[in-house]
Amino acid sequence: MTNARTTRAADAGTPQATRGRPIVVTAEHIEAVALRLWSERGFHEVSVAEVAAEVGVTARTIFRRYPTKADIVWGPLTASFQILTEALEQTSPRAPLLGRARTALVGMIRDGDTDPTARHRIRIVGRTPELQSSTSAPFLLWRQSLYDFAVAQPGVDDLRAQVFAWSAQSTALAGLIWWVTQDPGTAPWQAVDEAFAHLMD
Amino acid sequence: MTNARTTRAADAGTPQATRGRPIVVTAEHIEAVALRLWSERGFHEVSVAEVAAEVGVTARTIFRRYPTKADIVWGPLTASFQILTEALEQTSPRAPLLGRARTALVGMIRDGDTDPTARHRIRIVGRTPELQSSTSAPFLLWRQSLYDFAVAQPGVDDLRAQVFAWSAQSTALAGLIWWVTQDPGTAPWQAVDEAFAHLMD
DNA sequence: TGCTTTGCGTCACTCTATGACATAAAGAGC
DNA sequence: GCTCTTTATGTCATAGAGTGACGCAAAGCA
Repeated sequence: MTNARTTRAADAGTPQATRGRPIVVTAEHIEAVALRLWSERGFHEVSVAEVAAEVGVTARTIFRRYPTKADIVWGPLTASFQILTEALEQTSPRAPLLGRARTALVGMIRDGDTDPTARHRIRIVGRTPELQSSTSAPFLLWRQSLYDFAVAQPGVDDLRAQVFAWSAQSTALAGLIWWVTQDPGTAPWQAVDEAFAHLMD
Repeated sequence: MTNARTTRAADAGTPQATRGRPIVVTAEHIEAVALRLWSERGFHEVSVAEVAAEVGVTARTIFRRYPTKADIVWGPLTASFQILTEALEQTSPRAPLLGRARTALVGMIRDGDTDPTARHRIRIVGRTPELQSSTSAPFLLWRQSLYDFAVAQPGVDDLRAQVFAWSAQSTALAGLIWWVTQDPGTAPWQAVDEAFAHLMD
């Protein structure tokens, strides 16, 4: 399950230059423009070159800052796997595994909802099937976190940990995708919580 | 969940020409060459142009017969969603939903195992993360079948059906990926059956 | 004023995928 | 045999996602 690409997420985001030439545009600005264009006209319909031109840089610069086009959508949410890893450890050891995953994932999504762009990002993902790929940076990392957590528990073999990681991750994804179709009154974490309620019946 | 791309799978495979120019190479030959090259050197490492050259056609011809590079790997397995749909209907209506999914998926994979290339295809998928995408033709179609089946049951709302479809599909996938890492003695359907046993504990 | 460090533009290139157009090869009807 | 139609393929051009190489720009530092 581990591979070299796991570290790709760390490449994204704003470089922290103290000595050399400072960056021309912030990651926030790039992502704001990209999110606006993609929510207006669709992820597939607007190319990276077009986003770059609107921002005022070259496509080459975008691809130096983000490993893939999809990573622009995820932005700071890519680092959420660290929060998930910690949240999993903080759940009650006496609760069942899926319950602990539910608590951690719902908490992570609820806390991440303070970012005003978070819902915007989720909506674009929910409307773009190719972004729902299991190999998308966050989903891959969530699954890795869930797997690492599960496999460290006593009496959990490899296959069981894999199944746990896959089903927990895709249940969260199912909840998020379903949330996109709902009226804007509800919160994403509520949809994920409901999704887990259905899984655990 | 439904979109126009669902029908793309029907494009793949050998054309059935009765009047015009006959095809130069069969789908079996194309897939045999592609599977050999990709298992030897990796899916990402061998381009479609290289496969086409080895077969004796142009890359344009390959992309006319297969909608994407990934569809060459899946080949006849793409049509397995029809078998899955029928298998789901034939399960006992008194069994729980996940149990019915387990029976249908395991049966489908067991029956498909008579194709001598089936295991070969699964191994390439298991070793290639980008082929494990939720938007890969077969996984998308499996999930669609599972969703359609679940949502037609009394008392199953949309979110519940989505969660059911996602978790059943990804449990099968987890089993298949795990099987690739095992010694060749076991059968793929056994790994999937074990995966479901873990999910349903 | 150099020197080093870091970000960016430019250019060239690969690979997947698609549209347009011409051509090849079969069957059907005469 | 000769057209006409049908279907598959080759060729060419193009778009879009990435990537490597190279040089320049702009900052801090000695």
